[in-house]
Amino acid sequence: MAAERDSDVRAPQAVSSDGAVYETATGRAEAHYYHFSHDKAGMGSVDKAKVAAVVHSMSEGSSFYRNEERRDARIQQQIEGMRRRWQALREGGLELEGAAATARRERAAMETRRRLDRVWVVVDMDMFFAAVEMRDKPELRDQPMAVGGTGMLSTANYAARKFGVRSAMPGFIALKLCPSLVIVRPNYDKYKAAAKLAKQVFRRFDPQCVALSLDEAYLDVTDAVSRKLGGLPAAEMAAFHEAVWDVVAAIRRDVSVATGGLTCSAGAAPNAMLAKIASDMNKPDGQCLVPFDAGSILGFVGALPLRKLPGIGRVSETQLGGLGLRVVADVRDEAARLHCVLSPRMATWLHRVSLGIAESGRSGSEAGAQYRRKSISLERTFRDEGSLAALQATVAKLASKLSLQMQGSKAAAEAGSSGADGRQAEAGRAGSEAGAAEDDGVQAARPPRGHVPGFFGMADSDSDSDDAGRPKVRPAMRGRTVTVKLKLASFKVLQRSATLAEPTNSAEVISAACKRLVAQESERFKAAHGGRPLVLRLLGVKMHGLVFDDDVDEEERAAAGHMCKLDDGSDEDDGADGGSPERADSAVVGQGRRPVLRAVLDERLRQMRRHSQQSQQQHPAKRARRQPGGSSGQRSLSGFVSIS
DNA sequence: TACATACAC
DNA sequence: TATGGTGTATGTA
Repeated sequence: MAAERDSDVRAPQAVSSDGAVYETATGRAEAHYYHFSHDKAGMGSVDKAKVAAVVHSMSEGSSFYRNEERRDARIQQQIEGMRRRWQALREGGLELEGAAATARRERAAMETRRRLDRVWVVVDMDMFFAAVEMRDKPELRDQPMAVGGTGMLSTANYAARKFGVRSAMPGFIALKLCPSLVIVRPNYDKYKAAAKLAKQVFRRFDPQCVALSLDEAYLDVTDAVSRKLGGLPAAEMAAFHEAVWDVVAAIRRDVSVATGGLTCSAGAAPNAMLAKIASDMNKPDGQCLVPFDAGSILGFVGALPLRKLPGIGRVSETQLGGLGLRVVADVRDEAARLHCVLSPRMATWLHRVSLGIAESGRSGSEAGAQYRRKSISLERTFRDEGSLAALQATVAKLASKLSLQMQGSKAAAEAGSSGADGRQAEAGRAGSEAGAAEDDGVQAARPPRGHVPGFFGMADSDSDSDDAGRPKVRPAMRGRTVTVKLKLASFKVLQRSATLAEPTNSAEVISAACKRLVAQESERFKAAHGGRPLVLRLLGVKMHGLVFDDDVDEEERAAAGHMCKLDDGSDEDDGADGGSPERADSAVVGQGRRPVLRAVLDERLRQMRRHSQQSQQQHPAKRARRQPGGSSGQRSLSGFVSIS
């Protein structure tokens, strides 16, 4: 967020009930060369125009830039269509009146589902990778510094952000903006170690906390707050808020102690989406509490620029901006009209989040443990390559590495482990095995080979043990559908896939299937372009339709998957959209497919819950301690928090 | 199922 | 010297 906010822990009252915590000013997305939006923490004093000019001058004329221009043009066209429909809607017209009725019903139904009885905290480490490096090398502390490479930066410290340098910016552009910038290659092992220390703290406040990435975690601290209140119902909201505030402050303090001085920011709210948004409001080293009453929540979310909603990215922000909508309150006011212009799902999703309602439902409890990935992939960027033989060699190598990963920890152990990639973002996946692929030469013009143990560095560089120190068992898996991703020299991306008769994790089988797809595409391209070769800058190999070897009852799982509701039972469809719960969650802006306007986080948690439910259905013995809707024997906070 | 696209980190 | 990698989801055909 824009302002470099005062980093001290503040009194809860700092969050006024009308949501004034939030700082509105944030231009909507402009042309693509403003890519690196400067509304991040620490960017308050940046001369945006100057930064944009530099970025533009570095990009103009490049293949990358031309691709962005094409993309922007397409989006602008979509927006034109939307605007026409938007403006054609007449007050008192039949369509709009009907939509208004829908919106009213929808809102009433949603309010019914607003929950204020759980306390969610989202903790986000401040400039995580950079902070770790600074901790370990104090001489970097006052120096503009970033972690990454000349190709791409993962994160930058605040000294660097003053120059307009930020994460996801190419290093060579960052150096232009800030010639004295020190770029440090990433040390993932160190980051993982630090993340582990932080997680140990989180566990004390929520044994079931979920880490979404190395630097971010979701905690349901309802029980901790209850304990803090000494088991007595808080007579007043103020006392309750204070308890929440103190718990969050304690988490942050303990994280700092445990990690040797790393700071984090946190948000607390009645649901995870709001907590996530709040975690960003007082960065760095700050916290923000969203009051636990509907009125305050409406004020808080209402003032947010749409981009602050998790799930609204650059494209969606631009599209909605094209309709004149800038802040969340705008979409709330235009709920009816939006129902006419957006897909039902998108409209409903936007409406819901504009009310600050999310499925915070369960404690994060059931989320993590049973998580199953849906796909596994590797991709590599390299210098433009037009030789089919060289491309096929890269495909073979990717397929072999992927095969090894799919064979689980045994294969990984045999293959040994190695260092981490240099290019991974400040992330890691939810519950994932944080796939840091080895940084090998991209061009890989080596002949294809079978999986020779020990030849290819294994991807899972670290994490041969979990954070409790136990050896981590990675189940072997097989996949049924193989997909190759091809990024042309022009940056255009193609995807080709084939479904096999049997799930596999064999390097040979995967490799052969991928090569066939690449060869086909190569032919097709030549035929369509007068013999010109297909020139690529990236190749990727992905498998999905995964089955896991440690899934004992595969058929049962499949059967359960069919019958399984997509949400927790308490959260049944409110009838507002007449669809299944998952349909209520996302949608389309514009005519082409667009959407995803989903609170990703909220979605992810739900997704994980769904998995856990599936397996609970087949493994009753594994039932989570905390039952859905339950508070594990603790008192619910609904005794002293009004539920609207 | 195949493909394109958006999004998060 | 030159714009990343992994995973999730959705819409359309």
